Amino acid sequence: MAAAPATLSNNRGAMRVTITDVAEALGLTKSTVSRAMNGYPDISDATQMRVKNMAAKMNYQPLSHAQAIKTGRTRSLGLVLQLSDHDAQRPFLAEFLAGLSAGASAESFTLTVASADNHEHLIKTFRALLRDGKADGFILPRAMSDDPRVHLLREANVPFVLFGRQVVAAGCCWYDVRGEDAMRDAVLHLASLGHRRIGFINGGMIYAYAALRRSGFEQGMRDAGLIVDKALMRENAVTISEGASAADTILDQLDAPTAIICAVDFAALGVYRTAQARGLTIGKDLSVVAYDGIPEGAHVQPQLTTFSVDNRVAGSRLATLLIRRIRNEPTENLRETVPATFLDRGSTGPVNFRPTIN
Amino acid sequence: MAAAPATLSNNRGAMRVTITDVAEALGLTKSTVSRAMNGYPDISDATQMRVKNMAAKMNYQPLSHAQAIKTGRTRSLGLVLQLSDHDAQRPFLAEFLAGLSAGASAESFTLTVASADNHEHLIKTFRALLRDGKADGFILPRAMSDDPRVHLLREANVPFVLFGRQVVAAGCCWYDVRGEDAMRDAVLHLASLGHRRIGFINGGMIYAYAALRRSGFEQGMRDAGLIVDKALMRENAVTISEGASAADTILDQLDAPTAIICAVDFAALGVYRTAQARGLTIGKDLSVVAYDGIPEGAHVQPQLTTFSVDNRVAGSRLATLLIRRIRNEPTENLRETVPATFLDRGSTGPVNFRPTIN
DNA sequence: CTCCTTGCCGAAACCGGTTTCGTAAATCAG
DNA sequence: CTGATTTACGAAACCGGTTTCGGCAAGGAG
Repeated sequence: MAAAPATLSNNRGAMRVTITDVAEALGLTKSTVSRAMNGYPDISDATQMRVKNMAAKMNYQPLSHAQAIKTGRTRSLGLVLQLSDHDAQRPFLAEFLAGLSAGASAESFTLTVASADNHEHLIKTFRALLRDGKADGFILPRAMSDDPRVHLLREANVPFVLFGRQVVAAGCCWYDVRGEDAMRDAVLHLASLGHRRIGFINGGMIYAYAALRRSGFEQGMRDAGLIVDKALMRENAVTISEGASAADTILDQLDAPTAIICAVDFAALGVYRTAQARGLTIGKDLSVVAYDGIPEGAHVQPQLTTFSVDNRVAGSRLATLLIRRIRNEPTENLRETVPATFLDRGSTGPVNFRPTIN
Repeated sequence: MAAAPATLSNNRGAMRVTITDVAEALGLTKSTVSRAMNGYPDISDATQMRVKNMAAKMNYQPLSHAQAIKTGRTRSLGLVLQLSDHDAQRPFLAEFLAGLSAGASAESFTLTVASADNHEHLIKTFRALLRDGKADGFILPRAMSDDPRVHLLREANVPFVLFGRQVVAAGCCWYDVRGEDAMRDAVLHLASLGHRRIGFINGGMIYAYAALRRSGFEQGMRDAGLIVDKALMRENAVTISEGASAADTILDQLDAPTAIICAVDFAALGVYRTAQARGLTIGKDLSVVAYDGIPEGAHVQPQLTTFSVDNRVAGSRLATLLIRRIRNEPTENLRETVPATFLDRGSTGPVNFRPTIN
């Protein structure tokens, strides 16, 4: 039935240097070498140095799955992709992964990627990866408001880091870009150009960022002395077509805005479409500011003014934060937020007074 | 210096069932259980059944890194992303990864992802992953013609599979979509609409697909009784702007084509841009057929007629092929090609006779 | 100069598997 | 019925690490 075990090229990993090799080279036992490498206090500083130097010299790295069998940890970070997630995940992924794996390998961790198509499957995947020691902790992309993954992992006492923040911060580490500041700055920028009626198209309300960006927008309006008009605000637009229809309803208002801020670039591309359909020129008749910095934003006419997020460094930072968390640093030290980068391009301009078109 | 080892929540993986548990439950020794699980011939069929049934019942799965320490194999597939790769990798990635990890986990393998920014780093990454047993084999996305990764891994005698084909097939397994057939069919489709002068914009010539698609295009032209005009052919267009400028030079010809076939969707989007700039209506003045099936193709006006590739199933198939390869199936059994899916949308139409515009 | 710590390291068990080797029982040939 | 093979499993070594335990030697207290 089962295939008989064939001889397979075992020459792989041909003679990597083992802990015993290091021990013999120093005239010590492997137990001493092990403890020296791991900084046990019962090894003299002198010996510890000798061991570490020799290890470096011989290019010795403990075999992670050999230690895993006793310690349970395997020096690898887990990432579980949620497929049901909307498209917007896609453009982020390559850069994000590159950052993650770079950050991981800098500490000689590896990245294990799995995927799940629904919530049940997601939980099973987490458990399986943990059970089999395939991951010492997890990166949770796209933090949701009151994220269910957080509940799961927090209770299981498993290290994790979020890309995005949590209101209930206990036990959470995160890296995030301050989208709320970006939205506020977007308002101020537009206000400085003379805009007074500004629309807001928010992203997916299940995500943690939505509430933040919204409050940032509202804060900006207050700071600029403008009034927040619910009639000019829409939600849950994360695709081009959702953005287009949101823009449609906003521009249908009697007193239509002269500018629209989008929480997500894709929605802004939808605004472009709507504007074109209505004969409005972006940057003149209608100003647009968005957020994300997707490459497509540079390919439209005029180029989209937006707040750009560097997903590469996000991944890299998240990896190192998670590793520090795995090494038991307290969560409070492991929270980082950074500003987005403003790309002042062509989609904004001074108010162009025109008859209200309906 | 080094942090003293803190007690960490070792309750993780709380009491997973070990081989000893299974052995005791059956009144056998763990060595017998191990050999039974691995199909050794010196275990009676009856016992093998008993063991496997009990293992299934107790939900026993050998700990991969425990076996790895002796066998060297860890049941994981390696994927090394090349960052220098052009953007076109991006849209593929999410779907591709989803397929890979699904295919892997179906055989209880995992997926280890790393990245490299240059060729040297790439080789180092392969070696490191192998050396530390982080991968039993590799998936090589984006096969290049005479791929350097193939040389490396072939010599090292490491299992691998290609997304794409190799001319020197020895030792290679692959999964690929027959882009050459798609290009030929594209020609025939256009010919049936009356087009006689057809341009061709090829993708990156370093990739294996380019030669194939080109020959498919030429084959189609011959099959349709049309002449292949080098003046209407361009290469290395994988981005929107590259596609746009390629289209520009092609349409500058005295006897400009009425249709253009692109090896890559992004290039086709560039053709759209050029057409718009020249006042040509896609689908009427100029027909376009492309290849890839990127989502953006559905968002342009008219929708792009293209041959769509399912990167999800590609990933899934590649994972299972690689696993079979790791289990020592001969490479010849492990080559699969499938046709692309024709999406007959709006960018093609009958020839619209018009004065040559220059 | 003892006695008791303390510092530092070796010996050995252990982790969860795999694999070699040995051997009792069953089978077979003569 | 005996001796030589097989068959089928147990015993034990091993893989590359970690961790517990024990003890020797140096140092400090009295």
